[in-house]
Amino acid sequence: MSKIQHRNLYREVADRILDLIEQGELASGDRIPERELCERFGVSRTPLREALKVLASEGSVELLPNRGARVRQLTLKMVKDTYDLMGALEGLAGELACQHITDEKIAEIRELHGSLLGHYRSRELADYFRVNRQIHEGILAASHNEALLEMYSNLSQRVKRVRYSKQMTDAFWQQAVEDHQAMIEALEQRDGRRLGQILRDHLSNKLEVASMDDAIDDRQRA
Amino acid sequence: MSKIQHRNLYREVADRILDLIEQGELASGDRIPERELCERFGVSRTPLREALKVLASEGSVELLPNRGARVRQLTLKMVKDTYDLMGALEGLAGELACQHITDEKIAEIRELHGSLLGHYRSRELADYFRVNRQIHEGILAASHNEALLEMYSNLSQRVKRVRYSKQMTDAFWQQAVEDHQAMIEALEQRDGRRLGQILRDHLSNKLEVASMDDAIDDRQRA
DNA sequence: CAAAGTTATTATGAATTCAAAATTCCATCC
DNA sequence: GGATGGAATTTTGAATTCATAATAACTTTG
Repeated sequence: MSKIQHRNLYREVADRILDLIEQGELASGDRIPERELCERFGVSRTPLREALKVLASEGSVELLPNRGARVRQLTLKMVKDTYDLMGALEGLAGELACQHITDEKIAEIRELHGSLLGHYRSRELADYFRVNRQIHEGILAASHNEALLEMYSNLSQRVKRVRYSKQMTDAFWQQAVEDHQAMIEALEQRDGRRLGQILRDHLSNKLEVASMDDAIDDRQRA
Repeated sequence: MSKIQHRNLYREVADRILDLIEQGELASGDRIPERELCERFGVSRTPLREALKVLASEGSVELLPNRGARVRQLTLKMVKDTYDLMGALEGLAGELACQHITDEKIAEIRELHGSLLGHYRSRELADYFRVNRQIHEGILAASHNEALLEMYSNLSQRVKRVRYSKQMTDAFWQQAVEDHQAMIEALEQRDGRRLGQILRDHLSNKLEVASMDDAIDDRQRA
């Protein structure tokens, strides 16, 4: 299943720039210094600039003609829009998953769900988030729609650098768990229509947006 | 509303390569000859290769390390997957449109719908398709979700080169028109949930896939 | 002292160059 | 005659170079 290592230099460079953005070393709106990064990565400007163009088309970077590259500003609206999109994609993934998923995969997800409930009961937030992600990734993978997976991972890359306030009210959390209960049931009944609806409405996205540190908001406009 | 002309050379070149692909001058799976295109466009290899990398990240082109670029093969499955995705995006657009759209815009779409009915009654297929597209674009635009628009246009770019058999059975056509009738009603009632559902199920996508010339199918594997 | 104009410096856009990999072509061998 | 091996050629990947646009620094002037 693992892809052939397409180790193009420009892709390597692009990933390292994404790391810098994610780590916050390059902050939102920052100018991206070509020369400096070239020295740092030990490459010439050619692959670095190729990387920047690809990152621009992926939405993480902005290119101003004759004025260089910048880390794309994340406004609150952009993040909300992105989460709406991801919700729609998850919804589709749910519908498709019900058509294609094997019983084995359902069993795997059922098991993850059990684990999720455990972490919920013992209030292990980090573990809960990890398993939650695994469940959603499992459903996405079960859609067997390559284009969907690609788009989803691109979108999630875009908002990766957003930091959320880690507090989760108990009411929200309980609702999220109930959603997950309904998901599993819909999945086991292979009720795609219902699973899709649940995933589109699933509040985890909205929750994350709601609890989002509003540091990313519009005040950063230089 | 019109964007500033970011006329980077690489983007210009990329668009021209897309034209060649769309026109069929570069066929599915064809190797893309760097040197030749450079001469043809009168540019050096640098912007051309930048363009190829961007096109690869957009999904129209495939990059094989040390073995050049090729026009990405479209399999039937890829096209189906893409239409599924576009349906999901239109569904989301419908939901969002109901939240954001102005009465003026609704009136415009209502008018287009009237025109659509006219073309249906007089069986003007080309005009029907044109107005159909305008309606869908209107709903997409009314979503006011930039990321959605960008992604949708990227997806539609990917499948642009598919040629459909232009026959449309009367039963299909009638169903499509009925869908449109329901769309308008949901939109005017601002019933996002319903409009979303209609757009996701709207058979125009499935129809197009069904009537797709299967020349794109897997037989092209070299 | 501030504003405007001018020059110097730096950064970007694109062409060119160079090294390495892949492909082609041809000779040789079985 | 087909397969194998090995130069010659072509193509790709990446660094370097060159021209131009943008920015910074510095005068000059009101």
